[in-house]
Amino acid sequence: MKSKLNKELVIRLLKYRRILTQLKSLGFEKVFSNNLGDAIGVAPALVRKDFSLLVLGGNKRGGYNIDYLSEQLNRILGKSREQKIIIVGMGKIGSAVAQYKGFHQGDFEVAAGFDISPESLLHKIEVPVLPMSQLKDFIQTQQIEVAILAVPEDVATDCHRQLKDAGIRGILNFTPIELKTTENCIIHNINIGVEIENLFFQVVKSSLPFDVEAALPDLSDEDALADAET
Amino acid sequence: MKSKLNKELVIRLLKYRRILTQLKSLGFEKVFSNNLGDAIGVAPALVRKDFSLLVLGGNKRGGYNIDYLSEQLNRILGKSREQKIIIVGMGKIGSAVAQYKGFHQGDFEVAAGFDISPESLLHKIEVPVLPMSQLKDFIQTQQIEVAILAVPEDVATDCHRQLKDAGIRGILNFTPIELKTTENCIIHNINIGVEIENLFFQVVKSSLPFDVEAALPDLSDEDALADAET
DNA sequence: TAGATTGTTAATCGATTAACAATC
DNA sequence: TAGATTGTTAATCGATTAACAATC
Repeated sequence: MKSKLNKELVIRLLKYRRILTQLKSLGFEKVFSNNLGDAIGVAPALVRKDFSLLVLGGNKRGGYNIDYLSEQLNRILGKSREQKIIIVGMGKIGSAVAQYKGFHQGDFEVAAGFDISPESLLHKIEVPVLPMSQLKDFIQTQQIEVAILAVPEDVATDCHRQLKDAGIRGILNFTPIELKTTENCIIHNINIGVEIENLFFQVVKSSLPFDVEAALPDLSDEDALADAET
Repeated sequence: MKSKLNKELVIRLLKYRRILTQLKSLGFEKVFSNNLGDAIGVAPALVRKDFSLLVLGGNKRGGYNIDYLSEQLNRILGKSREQKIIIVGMGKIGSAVAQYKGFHQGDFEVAAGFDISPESLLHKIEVPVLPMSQLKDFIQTQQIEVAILAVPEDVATDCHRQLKDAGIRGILNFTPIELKTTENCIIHNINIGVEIENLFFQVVKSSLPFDVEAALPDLSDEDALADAET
């Protein structure tokens, strides 16, 4: 069964929703496909296609109604408030995420953080931090489904296993170990190190006076080669 | 000019390199396409295709030579060590990234952090933190090309402008504002809030006893409808 | 040799975009 | 009406995969 709601589409929908919320708070009532396209960095045709696919109609002259779009997106995406998450590994990244203010209108609540030695944490943290020994029990009694994994690399796979054993259904993985989605547990990997390396590469490539790819075989020469051979 | 090194390919190459480094440190000499595919979560055919595209050959029986692959990937990707970055906004996220240990073998050095009020930062930070007033001067004298943006949402666009004015060529943007790549400045956006919302959606979708998409028009019914109309 | 793995082709699959008729 | 924007089609573009001949 192929899903109509593929990952990229869902991300666009989530971004539309955020923009719409902001526009609404500014007092706007209508929005055009090119506005939304600009805001999230896609072509206006794709915005219209997305809404058309979900049967969210606009006006041929007046654009889309913001309230209507918001409601419908909430219906499709679910109002994700009251969702609880836990954070495993309350080091720098973990405690930063614990206090991240960018969550959409406080839709999420960090139920607890877990750490191997909660009492030794230096910085003050606004959520309860529990020892790893209480992880499984907490997940099951509080019915936690989603976790953020931010432990050191060397214990990543072990913590991954513990989370799966406890019945966690989704993990946002900040460790450099690439975890894999299984039938019972969805993994999204965010590898900050790779992201920075990638950005560096793109910058160097774009600012060099010569072509980085010159050292690679140039497929565009193939016609010339073929010509030369005749 | 279409580039052969598209973004997804570069990310795969960076991941191959990381895995190879680890394998080498474990004493391995050879690696097969299915090993690498497993490690980074892609099909073995894609691994072979990638190397074939870059003219990195293996042995029909013995797989790929790890040392050779490493060298060649370093040639193509560049040894990115000795690259300096700055971090703008030394709040939770910024200071977490400043001390992130996951960087590939210490390839990157955080030259400085910048904050609107460096003296008021609570947590101890291992890199010098300077006031925003010194941002432009520092970037230009130290020839910084890449910055990480981790300021509050409401000053994101202003900081973006300051970084561009100072000549920054690439920004890893952790704010929820979607910045756009321009000719002179490459932007990579990481929106942690959207990532969490997305993960939640995928989890809810997968664990519901009914089909989330049932409320959406079902294209697979079209044949049935067409049949019914005849 | 037999077996295993690469290298490559062709097919598939899907996402995006350009373009324009429809229509408000 | 004139003008602007949606809704949709068809084309394009590109990435991935299956499959298998080549060959070590």
